[in-house]
Amino acid sequence: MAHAHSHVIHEGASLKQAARDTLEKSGQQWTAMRASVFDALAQFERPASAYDIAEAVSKAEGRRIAANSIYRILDLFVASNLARRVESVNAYVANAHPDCQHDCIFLVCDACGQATHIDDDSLSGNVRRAAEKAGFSVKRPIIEVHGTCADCDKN
Amino acid sequence: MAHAHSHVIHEGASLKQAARDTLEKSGQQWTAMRASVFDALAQFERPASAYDIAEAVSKAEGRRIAANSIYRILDLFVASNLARRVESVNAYVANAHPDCQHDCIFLVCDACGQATHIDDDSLSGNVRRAAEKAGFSVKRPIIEVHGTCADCDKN
DNA sequence: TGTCGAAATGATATGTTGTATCTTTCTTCG
DNA sequence: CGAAGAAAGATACAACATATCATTTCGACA
Repeated sequence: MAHAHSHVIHEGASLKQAARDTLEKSGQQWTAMRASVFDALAQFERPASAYDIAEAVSKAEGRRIAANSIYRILDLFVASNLARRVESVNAYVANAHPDCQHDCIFLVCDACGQATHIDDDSLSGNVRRAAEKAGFSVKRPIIEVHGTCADCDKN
Repeated sequence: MAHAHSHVIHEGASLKQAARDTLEKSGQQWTAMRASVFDALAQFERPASAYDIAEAVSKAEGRRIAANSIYRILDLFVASNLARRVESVNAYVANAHPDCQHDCIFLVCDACGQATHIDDDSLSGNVRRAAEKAGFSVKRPIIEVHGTCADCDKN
């Protein structure tokens, strides 16, 4: 593992609970709508666009949910570390460990669309330092690598 | 300098000439339209959206140029290394040294919108290696750092 | 428990970014 | 010149994102 501290990778119900805890700890409400959006997001195998999620939530709720509601909630999730935005594909993924903060690196497969996520604080630390060295005050490093994943490479 | 080989940073007419040479060397035509798009792109201080460029070119040409034409040409420029796309802001910048290939790193100021560009092949090399180590076949690393530039920090 | 203020969501419209398709024009080269 | 292919134009539309205002829900507290 590239970083020293331990952390839990949550899944399913555990992930949902971790998300809820994290959100509430930051003083936000865990509403039915937010739960529904989180569920939808977590069920996608690939980064999902706000509109993908709107569709999934609409189906789950049996009524039409408009994009703006989804965006609002996704923005909240990203701000609270429950989700990440993959900039180069305009889409979102659930964060498997909302309880700890990393600059994360996405490996985005151009063939199947999957985005796997690695944390390497030394790598992102180097990026941060290089930027600071150029007189830049870093808020958020974005590292996304496009290519093909091992599975797609085989085929 | 973070990388060992020398290369020229072009500006103005020299940049335009370098762009033209690079494009023609790759078997593409340097047309009036492409020149016009390149001029427009190079004149922006900040990453410019395709629509920004469409507007600038329309003004320069005295007739309406539609977005699709701009996109076509920008795609060609990016493929030929004459321009870069800054993914996290959906915008494009001219490449100051089209004649050599780097994985580049953009420092994007959230206050003024400027994107400065640094090359550090060792950094991007580390990113590439980390991805390959995870069984991923890398085509294109994207490294963009958001924050505030030195100028904006002062104020 | 009722009600008041704040937070969240809904409805609707619109702005921005990006593609698809087909037609017309331009360039190259025999 | 004339044919073939490359480039650009016209048009329509899809996908992504935000703004504004109305309505509902939540939570605190008398």
